Amino acid sequence: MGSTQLETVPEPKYWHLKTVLSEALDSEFAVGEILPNERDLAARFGVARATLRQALEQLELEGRLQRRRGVGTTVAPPRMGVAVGTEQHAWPGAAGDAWQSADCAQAAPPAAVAAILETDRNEVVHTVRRSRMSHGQPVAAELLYIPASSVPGLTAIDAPSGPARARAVLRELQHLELEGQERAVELGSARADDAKELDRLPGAPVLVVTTRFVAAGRVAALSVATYRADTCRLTFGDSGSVEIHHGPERQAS
Amino acid sequence: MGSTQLETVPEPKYWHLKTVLSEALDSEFAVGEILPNERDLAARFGVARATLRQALEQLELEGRLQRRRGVGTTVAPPRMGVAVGTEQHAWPGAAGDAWQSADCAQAAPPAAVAAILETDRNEVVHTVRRSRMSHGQPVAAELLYIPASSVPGLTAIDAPSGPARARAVLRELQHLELEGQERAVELGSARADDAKELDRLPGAPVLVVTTRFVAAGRVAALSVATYRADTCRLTFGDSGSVEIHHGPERQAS
DNA sequence: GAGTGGTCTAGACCACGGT
DNA sequence: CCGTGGTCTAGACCACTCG
Repeated sequence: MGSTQLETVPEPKYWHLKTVLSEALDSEFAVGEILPNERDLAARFGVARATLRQALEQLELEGRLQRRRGVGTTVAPPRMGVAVGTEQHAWPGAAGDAWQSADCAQAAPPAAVAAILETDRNEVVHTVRRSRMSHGQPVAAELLYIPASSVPGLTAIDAPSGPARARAVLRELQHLELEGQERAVELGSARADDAKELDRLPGAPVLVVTTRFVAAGRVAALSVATYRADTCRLTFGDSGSVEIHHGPERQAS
Repeated sequence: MGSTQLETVPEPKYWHLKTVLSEALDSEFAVGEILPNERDLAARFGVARATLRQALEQLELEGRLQRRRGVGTTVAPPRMGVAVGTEQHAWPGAAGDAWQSADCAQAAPPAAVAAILETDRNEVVHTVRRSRMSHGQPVAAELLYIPASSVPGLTAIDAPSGPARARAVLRELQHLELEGQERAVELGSARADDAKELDRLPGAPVLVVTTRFVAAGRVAALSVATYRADTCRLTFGDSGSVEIHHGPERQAS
C-alpha cells in the first residue's frame, strides 16, 4: 500500500481548543468581558469539562484569562510591566522603591537561606516581609533576610516589632556601601501565605526573584520576591514602557 | 451551637500529596532515581491517578521532577543557573556568546514584533533562529528579528540562507554601536516548534526573555528567547555561581 | 440559594520509548 | 511487545461569591 501518512499528528483536543479560544479572545472579546461558564463552554465545543479546563489553564498561564471561583472567567488585560532591575543599584527600602514594609521578625531562616548568607548557625537574622502593589493590584510578596551583623547600629529601642521595626532595619541597611547585587529568576508555585497575599490560590505560578545584596565582600542581605506570573512581566534595564501583546485589545464597556 | 470552627480549612488532597512527596524526595531519593509509576503511586496513596498527577505536575513545575512519556518519572537535579544579563552589553552573535545559529529566513514578522521594531510594513526583516545548550542539554530557543535597515552592509552574496546566512547577518550587526538593551521576563508556554527544540511537549512552561537592542535611537534588533522553565534559573548580574536548592541532594548510584 | 470555578473519581484509550 | 506518561470522559461533590 503506497499510502504514506505524512505527518498525521493528531493534535490533542485541548491544544486545538486553546488555539480556537485564543483566536476568539483576540477577535470577539474585550478586556474584562466575562466568558460563558465552563460547563456551557465544554458543551458548546463537545468536550468534557476537564478537557476544556486544560485549555483554560494554559490560557490563564499565558496571562490571557483570569479565573475566580464563585465569579467566573474573564478576559485578562495585557500583563503589566514591573520594573525589577533598575540599573542603579540600591538597597531595599531606599527612597522611592515600590515596596511597602509589612512586618519584621527574627525567625531562624530556612537552611537554604542560611547557606547563602553564610551566617553562623544561631546568628540572628532579621526577616522582613514586604509587599508590592502596582496599578492597584498586589503583584509581589517578598521575604528579606538580613543578618544582624549587617545592621550593627540597630537598637532594640527603635521599635519592638511590626512595620516600624521593619523600617528601622531597612534604614540601618542604607548605611552600608552596596557593592553589587546578583539576581536570579525562576518559576515557582505560590506557598499558602504568599498566595493569600497575592490574592491567588496556593500553587499558583509565580516568578521567584532572588537577589543577593553584596557589601564588604559578603552577602549582606537576601531578598526572595515572588511575583504573580499571570499578571506580571518583569522588566530589566531602562524602562518597561513598551508593551508586547497578543493581538487586538479592546476595553470592556 | 457555640462551636466556632476556627480555620478548619480542609487542605486539597493533591496539595497535601505534593508536600508528602516533596519531603520524600528530600530524604529518600537521589537525583536521577526513578520513581514508581503513576498507577502504583496513586494506589499507594489511595487516590485517583488524576489527583496524583496534579501533585506531580506541581513538582515538575518547581523543577523537582522530570517526567518523560514511555520512560518514567525521575528526580530532577537542581536547576542550572543560566546567565542572561551579562552586565556588559553586547550584540547577539558577539564573540563568546552561548548561542548557536541554526537558520535564517526573511519571513514577515508577527504583528506584535513589527510594532516593537517600528518597521514600515513590507520592510524586510531577517529572522534568525538560534539555540542554546548548557551542560549538554538544550535550554533555550530564540527568534531574532533584525530589520534589513540595521544591517545595510549585508550582501546577497554572503550566503543565500541557512546557518551561514544567519552568521553573516549577526556579523553585520556588530558594526552598529549598541546604546542599550532592555529586557523583560515573563511566563509562557512553549509553541510546538520551540517545544520540539527544547525536547519538551508543546505547552510546557517556559520563561520568555524579550530583549530590545537599541542603536541610533531606535530598536535595531529584537530577541525573543524561550527558556525551559523546569530546568533553568535565569541569572542576572555578575555570576550564577551560588546555588539555592531545596534540601539534601544526593547523586544516583 | 443559585451559580461559579476547584477538586476528585474510576475508568478508557493513545503515543511514545525501550526490549 | 509491554510499560510508561499523556489525553479524555462523564460524572460527583465542595468552596466560594453574590444577590
